[in-house]
Amino acid sequence: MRIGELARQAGTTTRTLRHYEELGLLPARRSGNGYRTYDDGDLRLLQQIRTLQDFGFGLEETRPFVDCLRAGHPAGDSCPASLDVYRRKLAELDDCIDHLQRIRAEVGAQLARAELEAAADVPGGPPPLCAFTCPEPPAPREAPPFEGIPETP
Amino acid sequence: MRIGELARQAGTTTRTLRHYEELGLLPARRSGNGYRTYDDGDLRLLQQIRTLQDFGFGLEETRPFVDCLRAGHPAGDSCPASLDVYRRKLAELDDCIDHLQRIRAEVGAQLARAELEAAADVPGGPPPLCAFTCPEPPAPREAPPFEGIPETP
DNA sequence: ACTGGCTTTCACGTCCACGTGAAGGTTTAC
DNA sequence: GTAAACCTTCACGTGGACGTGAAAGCCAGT
Repeated sequence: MRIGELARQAGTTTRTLRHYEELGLLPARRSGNGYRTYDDGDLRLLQQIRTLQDFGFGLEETRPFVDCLRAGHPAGDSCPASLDVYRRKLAELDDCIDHLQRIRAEVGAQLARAELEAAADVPGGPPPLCAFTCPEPPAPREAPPFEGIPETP
Repeated sequence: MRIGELARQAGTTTRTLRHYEELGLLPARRSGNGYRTYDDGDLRLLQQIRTLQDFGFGLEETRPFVDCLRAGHPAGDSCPASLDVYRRKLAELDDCIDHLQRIRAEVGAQLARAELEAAADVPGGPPPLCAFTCPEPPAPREAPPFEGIPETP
Protein backbone atom coordinates (compact mmCIF):
# COMPACT_ATOMS: atom_id res chain seq x y z
CA MET A 1 0.00 0.00 0.00
CA ARG A 2 1.06 3.59 -0.47
CA ILE A 3 1.56 6.35 2.05
CA GLY A 4 -1.91 7.87 1.91
CA GLU A 5 -3.59 4.52 2.38
CA LEU A 6 -1.44 3.67 5.39
CA ALA A 7 -2.08 7.08 6.88
CA ARG A 8 -5.81 6.55 6.56
CA GLN A 9 -5.73 3.09 8.06
CA ALA A 10 -3.73 4.35 11.02
CA GLY A 11 -5.66 7.57 11.41
CA THR A 12 -2.70 9.83 10.87
CA THR A 13 -1.21 11.95 8.09
CA THR A 14 1.27 11.41 5.29
CA ARG A 15 3.46 14.11 6.74
CA THR A 16 3.72 12.16 9.95
CA LEU A 17 4.78 9.01 8.12
CA ARG A 18 7.46 10.90 6.19
CA HIS A 19 8.62 12.33 9.49
CA TYR A 20 8.92 8.86 10.98
CA GLU A 21 10.94 7.81 7.99
CA GLU A 22 13.29 10.77 8.40
CA LEU A 23 13.91 9.56 11.93
CA GLY A 24 14.55 6.05 10.67
CA LEU A 25 11.63 4.91 12.79
CA LEU A 26 9.49 3.60 9.97
CA PRO A 27 11.52 3.30 6.77
CA ALA A 28 9.64 2.47 3.58
CA ARG A 29 10.46 0.46 0.51
CA ARG A 30 10.08 2.24 -2.81
CA SER A 31 8.24 1.17 -5.90
CA GLY A 32 9.58 1.88 -9.40
CA ASN A 33 8.24 5.41 -9.57
CA GLY A 34 9.73 6.38 -6.23
CA TYR A 35 6.50 6.05 -4.26
CA ARG A 36 6.75 4.72 -0.73
CA THR A 37 5.36 1.23 -0.26
CA TYR A 38 4.15 -0.27 3.01
CA ASP A 39 2.66 -3.57 4.11
CA ASP A 40 0.59 -4.80 7.04
CA GLY A 41 3.69 -5.23 9.18
CA ASP A 42 4.31 -1.53 8.83
CA LEU A 43 0.76 -0.88 9.88
CA ARG A 44 1.40 -2.84 13.07
CA LEU A 45 4.58 -0.90 13.74
CA LEU A 46 2.74 2.31 13.17
CA GLN A 47 -0.06 1.31 15.50
CA GLN A 48 2.51 0.53 18.16
CA ILE A 49 4.02 3.97 17.75
CA ARG A 50 0.65 5.71 17.90
CA THR A 51 -0.44 3.83 20.99
CA LEU A 52 2.71 4.82 22.84
CA GLN A 53 2.37 8.37 21.60
CA ASP A 54 -1.08 8.50 23.13
CA PHE A 55 0.53 7.52 26.40
CA GLY A 56 2.82 10.49 26.07
CA PHE A 57 5.91 8.64 24.95
CA GLY A 58 8.36 10.58 22.85
CA LEU A 59 9.15 9.16 19.44
CA GLU A 60 12.61 8.07 20.52
CA GLU A 61 11.06 6.16 23.38
CA THR A 62 8.97 4.16 20.96
CA ARG A 63 12.03 2.95 19.10
CA PRO A 64 12.75 -0.07 21.32
CA PHE A 65 9.18 -1.26 20.82
CA VAL A 66 9.38 -0.87 17.07
CA ASP A 67 12.74 -2.58 16.89
CA CYS A 68 11.38 -5.38 19.03
CA LEU A 69 8.44 -5.96 16.73
CA ARG A 70 10.67 -5.82 13.68
CA ALA A 71 12.97 -8.38 15.25
CA GLY A 72 10.09 -10.81 15.04
CA HIS A 73 8.75 -10.71 18.56
CA PRO A 74 5.04 -11.15 19.08
CA ALA A 75 4.62 -7.78 20.77
CA GLY A 76 6.52 -4.52 20.96
CA ASP A 77 7.00 -4.97 24.67
CA SER A 78 8.43 -8.47 24.47
CA CYS A 79 11.97 -7.14 24.80
CA PRO A 80 13.75 -6.02 27.99
CA ALA A 81 14.58 -2.64 26.48
CA SER A 82 10.89 -1.95 26.06
CA LEU A 83 10.17 -2.92 29.64
CA ASP A 84 12.87 -0.53 30.75
CA VAL A 85 11.13 2.23 28.88
CA TYR A 86 7.88 1.31 30.59
CA ARG A 87 9.56 1.49 33.96
CA ARG A 88 11.27 4.77 33.31
CA LYS A 89 8.02 6.22 32.06
CA LEU A 90 6.22 5.06 35.16
CA ALA A 91 8.77 6.74 37.38
CA GLU A 92 8.51 9.87 35.27
CA LEU A 93 4.74 9.82 35.54
CA ASP A 94 4.87 9.37 39.29
CA ASP A 95 7.24 12.29 39.66
CA CYS A 96 5.10 14.44 37.43
CA ILE A 97 1.84 13.59 39.19
CA ASP A 98 3.49 14.23 42.52
CA HIS A 99 4.77 17.56 41.39
CA LEU A 100 1.44 18.62 39.97
CA GLN A 101 -0.40 17.64 43.12
CA ARG A 102 1.89 19.76 45.21
CA ILE A 103 1.39 22.67 42.85
CA ARG A 104 -2.34 22.14 42.96
CA ALA A 105 -2.35 22.32 46.74
CA GLU A 106 -0.25 25.50 46.65
CA VAL A 107 -2.44 27.25 44.11
CA GLY A 108 -5.59 26.11 45.88
CA ALA A 109 -4.32 27.56 49.12
CA GLN A 110 -3.37 30.83 47.45
CA LEU A 111 -6.80 31.11 45.89
CA ALA A 112 -8.56 30.43 49.17
CA ARG A 113 -6.45 33.01 50.96
CA ALA A 114 -6.92 35.64 48.28
CA GLU A 115 -10.67 35.06 48.21
CA LEU A 116 -10.82 35.49 51.97
CA GLU A 117 -8.88 38.72 51.82
CA ALA A 118 -11.08 39.98 49.03
CA ALA A 119 -14.20 39.17 51.04
CA ALA A 120 -12.71 40.94 54.05
CA ASP A 121 -11.73 44.00 52.08
CA VAL A 122 -14.66 44.72 49.84
CA PRO A 123 -17.54 45.16 52.31
CA GLY A 124 -15.84 47.12 55.05
CA GLY A 125 -12.48 48.17 53.79
CA PRO A 126 -11.74 50.96 51.40
CA PRO A 127 -11.45 50.03 47.74
CA PRO A 128 -7.74 49.94 47.03
CA LEU A 129 -6.22 52.88 45.30
CA CYS A 130 -6.67 52.02 41.67
CA ALA A 131 -5.04 54.12 39.03
CA PHE A 132 -7.93 56.43 38.27
CA THR A 133 -9.77 56.84 41.54
CA CYS A 134 -9.48 60.60 41.69
CA PRO A 135 -11.84 62.40 39.34
CA GLU A 136 -10.31 65.43 37.89
CA PRO A 137 -8.59 68.11 39.85
CA PRO A 138 -10.03 71.56 39.18
CA ALA A 139 -7.96 72.95 36.42
CA PRO A 140 -5.74 75.82 37.44
CA ARG A 141 -7.03 78.49 35.16
CA GLU A 142 -4.30 81.00 35.55
CA ALA A 143 -0.83 80.13 34.45
CA PRO A 144 0.07 76.56 33.70
CA PRO A 145 3.66 76.73 34.91
CA PHE A 146 5.11 74.12 32.62
CA GLU A 147 4.22 71.68 29.98
CA GLY A 148 3.92 67.96 30.21
CA ILE A 149 4.78 65.52 32.90
CA PRO A 150 8.16 65.41 34.55
CA GLU A 151 9.68 62.06 33.82
CA THR A 152 11.44 59.87 36.28
CA PRO A 153 15.07 60.13 35.32
CA MET B 1 19.71 49.43 40.21
CA ARG B 2 20.83 48.04 36.87
CA ILE B 3 19.83 44.88 35.08
CA GLY B 4 22.59 42.61 36.35
CA GLU B 5 21.93 43.59 39.94
CA LEU B 6 18.21 42.93 39.64
CA ALA B 7 18.87 39.61 37.96
CA ARG B 8 21.12 38.58 40.81
CA GLN B 9 18.66 39.65 43.48
CA ALA B 10 15.87 37.72 41.81
CA GLY B 11 17.98 34.73 40.94
CA THR B 12 17.48 34.98 37.22
CA THR B 13 19.37 36.23 34.16
CA THR B 14 19.66 39.51 32.32
CA ARG B 15 18.37 37.83 29.17
CA THR B 16 15.21 36.92 31.01
CA LEU B 17 14.65 40.50 32.14
CA ARG B 18 15.16 41.79 28.62
CA HIS B 19 12.70 39.19 27.44
CA TYR B 20 10.11 40.36 29.95
CA GLU B 21 10.61 43.90 28.74
CA GLU B 22 10.06 42.83 25.13
CA LEU B 23 6.74 41.39 26.24
CA GLY B 24 5.88 44.61 28.02
CA LEU B 25 5.68 42.63 31.22
CA LEU B 26 8.43 44.45 33.07
CA PRO B 27 9.37 47.68 31.30
CA ALA B 28 12.41 49.57 32.57
CA ARG B 29 13.29 53.20 32.86
CA ARG B 30 16.55 54.27 31.25
CA SER B 31 19.43 56.22 32.69
CA GLY B 32 21.39 58.75 30.67
CA ASN B 33 23.65 56.23 29.03
CA GLY B 34 20.80 53.99 27.94
CA TYR B 35 21.19 51.47 30.73
CA ARG B 36 18.02 49.95 32.14
CA THR B 37 17.17 51.11 35.62
CA TYR B 38 15.02 49.27 38.14
CA ASP B 39 13.84 49.85 41.69
CA ASP B 40 12.53 47.72 44.52
CA GLY B 41 9.02 47.81 43.12
CA ASP B 42 10.33 46.11 40.03
CA LEU B 43 11.94 43.50 42.21
CA ARG B 44 8.56 42.76 43.76
CA LEU B 45 6.94 42.48 40.33
CA LEU B 46 9.70 40.17 39.23
CA GLN B 47 9.34 38.01 42.31
CA GLN B 48 5.64 37.72 41.62
CA ILE B 49 6.36 36.59 38.08
CA ARG B 50 8.95 34.03 39.19
CA THR B 51 6.68 32.59 41.86
CA LEU B 52 3.90 32.03 39.37
CA GLN B 53 6.36 30.63 36.88
CA ASP B 54 7.40 28.07 39.46
CA PHE B 55 3.76 27.08 39.66
CA GLY B 56 3.78 26.48 35.93
CA PHE B 57 2.00 29.65 34.90
CA GLY B 58 2.76 30.97 31.45
CA LEU B 59 4.15 34.48 31.26
CA GLU B 60 0.90 35.83 29.84
CA GLU B 61 -0.93 34.36 32.79
CA THR B 62 1.22 36.37 35.17
CA ARG B 63 0.21 39.63 33.55
CA PRO B 64 -2.95 40.21 35.61
CA PHE B 65 -0.93 39.76 38.79
CA VAL B 66 1.72 42.18 37.67
CA ASP B 67 -0.84 44.73 36.53
CA CYS B 68 -2.59 44.35 39.85
CA LEU B 69 0.55 45.06 41.82
CA ARG B 70 1.42 48.00 39.62
CA ALA B 71 -2.06 49.43 40.18
CA GLY B 72 -1.10 49.76 43.81
CA HIS B 73 -2.82 46.75 45.30
CA PRO B 74 -1.15 45.10 48.27
CA ALA B 75 -0.75 41.74 46.49
CA GLY B 76 -0.73 40.48 42.94
CA ASP B 77 -3.81 38.40 43.62
CA SER B 78 -5.89 41.22 45.07
CA CYS B 79 -7.69 41.66 41.76
CA PRO B 80 -10.55 39.57 40.33
CA ALA B 81 -8.64 38.94 37.11
CA SER B 82 -5.89 37.27 39.09
CA LEU B 83 -8.37 35.09 40.93
CA ASP B 84 -9.81 34.01 37.60
CA VAL B 85 -6.35 32.93 36.52
CA TYR B 86 -6.00 30.94 39.73
CA ARG B 87 -9.30 29.21 39.09
CA ARG B 88 -8.52 28.40 35.49
CA LYS B 89 -5.15 27.04 36.51
CA LEU B 90 -6.72 24.86 39.15
CA ALA B 91 -9.11 23.38 36.61
CA GLU B 92 -6.22 22.85 34.24
CA LEU B 93 -4.20 21.15 36.93
CA ASP B 94 -7.08 18.87 37.85
CA ASP B 95 -7.55 17.83 34.24
CA CYS B 96 -3.86 17.26 33.88
CA ILE B 97 -3.50 15.19 37.02
CA ASP B 98 -6.54 13.16 36.07
CA HIS B 99 -5.13 12.47 32.66
CA LEU B 100 -1.74 11.47 33.96
CA GLN B 101 -3.25 9.14 36.51
CA ARG B 102 -5.20 7.33 33.84
CA ILE B 103 -2.07 7.04 31.72
CA ARG B 104 -0.15 5.78 34.69
CA ALA B 105 -2.70 3.04 35.29
CA GLU B 106 -2.57 2.04 31.63
CA VAL B 107 1.20 1.89 31.46
CA GLY B 108 1.37 0.09 34.79
CA ALA B 109 -1.03 -2.54 33.50
CA GLN B 110 0.95 -2.94 30.29
CA LEU B 111 4.17 -3.39 32.19
CA ALA B 112 2.64 -5.98 34.51
CA ARG B 113 1.23 -7.93 31.60
CA ALA B 114 4.46 -7.79 29.61
CA GLU B 115 6.47 -8.90 32.63
CA LEU B 116 4.16 -11.83 33.14
CA GLU B 117 4.48 -12.86 29.54
CA ALA B 118 8.24 -12.52 29.69
CA ALA B 119 8.36 -14.69 32.81
CA ALA B 120 6.19 -17.26 31.07
CA ASP B 121 8.29 -17.25 27.92
CA VAL B 122 11.86 -17.15 29.09
CA PRO B 123 12.08 -20.33 31.17
CA GLY B 124 10.40 -22.65 28.68
CA GLY B 125 10.46 -20.81 25.40
CA PRO B 126 13.41 -20.22 23.10
CA PRO B 127 15.37 -17.01 23.68
CA PRO B 128 13.91 -14.70 21.07
CA LEU B 129 16.18 -13.43 18.35
CA CYS B 130 16.78 -10.00 19.85
CA ALA B 131 20.29 -9.78 18.48
CA PHE B 132 21.38 -6.21 18.09
CA THR B 133 18.28 -4.21 18.77
CA CYS B 134 18.45 -0.93 20.61
CA PRO B 135 21.70 0.85 19.90
CA GLU B 136 21.24 3.67 22.33
CA PRO B 137 19.09 4.37 25.35
CA PRO B 138 16.90 7.40 24.70
CA ALA B 139 18.27 10.52 26.30
CA PRO B 140 16.63 11.18 29.66
CA ARG B 141 14.33 14.03 28.97
CA GLU B 142 12.01 15.38 31.58
CA ALA B 143 9.21 16.84 29.57
CA PRO B 144 5.72 16.27 30.92
CA PRO B 145 3.76 14.27 28.37
CA PHE B 146 1.53 17.06 27.31
CA GLU B 147 0.97 20.78 27.25
CA GLY B 148 0.47 22.91 30.23
CA ILE B 149 2.69 22.38 33.13
CA PRO B 150 6.45 22.33 32.68
CA GLU B 151 8.61 20.70 35.24
CA THR B 152 11.16 22.44 37.33
CA PRO B 153 14.15 22.62 34.99
C1' DA C 1 46.61 53.23 28.04
C1' DC C 2 44.73 49.18 28.99
C1' DT C 3 42.23 45.49 31.20
C1' DG C 4 38.07 43.82 32.97
C1' DG C 5 33.40 44.07 33.81
C1' DC C 6 29.35 45.89 33.04
C1' DT C 7 25.90 47.31 29.56
C1' DT C 8 23.48 47.87 24.73
C1' DT C 9 21.08 45.94 20.37
C1' DC C 10 20.43 42.60 16.90
C1' DA C 11 19.29 38.12 15.56
C1' DC C 12 19.66 33.24 15.17
C1' DG C 13 19.41 28.60 17.95
C1' DT C 14 17.00 25.29 21.08
C1' DC C 15 13.40 21.41 21.74
C1' DC C 16 9.40 18.34 19.44
C1' DA C 17 6.25 16.54 16.41
C1' DC C 18 4.79 17.60 12.98
C1' DG C 19 1.83 21.66 9.73
C1' DT C 20 1.88 24.04 5.54
C1' DG C 21 2.77 25.46 1.44
C1' DA C 22 5.55 25.31 -3.32
C1' DA C 23 6.69 23.23 -7.52
C1' DG C 24 6.58 19.44 -9.85
C1' DG C 25 5.94 14.16 -11.48
C1' DT C 26 2.45 9.91 -11.73
C1' DT C 27 -1.60 7.41 -11.69
C1' DT C 28 -6.49 6.78 -11.99
C1' DA C 29 -11.19 7.77 -13.51
C1' DC C 30 -14.32 9.45 -16.71
C1' DG D 1 -7.55 13.75 -23.26
C1' DT D 2 -7.76 15.86 -19.32
C1' DA D 3 -8.88 16.68 -14.68
C1' DA D 4 -8.66 14.96 -10.08
C1' DA D 5 -6.25 12.73 -6.88
C1' DC D 6 -2.33 10.94 -5.72
C1' DC D 7 2.71 11.10 -4.99
C1' DT D 8 7.73 13.34 -4.64
C1' DT D 9 11.35 16.59 -2.40
C1' DC D 10 12.67 20.82 -0.36
C1' DA D 11 12.35 23.99 3.27
C1' DC D 12 10.28 27.24 6.36
C1' DG D 13 6.69 27.86 10.39
C1' DT D 14 4.67 26.76 15.06
C1' DG D 15 4.82 27.65 20.29
C1' DG D 16 7.43 29.12 25.04
C1' DA D 17 10.90 30.90 27.42
C1' DC D 18 14.59 32.00 26.99
C1' DG D 19 20.21 30.58 25.50
C1' DT D 20 24.06 32.11 23.05
C1' DG D 21 26.97 34.47 20.70
C1' DA D 22 28.61 39.00 18.05
C1' DA D 23 29.97 43.63 17.86
C1' DA D 24 30.02 47.57 20.19
C1' DG D 25 29.40 51.36 24.04
C1' DC D 26 30.36 52.87 28.89
C1' DC D 27 32.88 53.08 33.26
C1' DA D 28 36.23 51.98 37.14
C1' DG D 29 40.75 50.75 38.63
C1' DT D 30 45.79 50.55 38.04
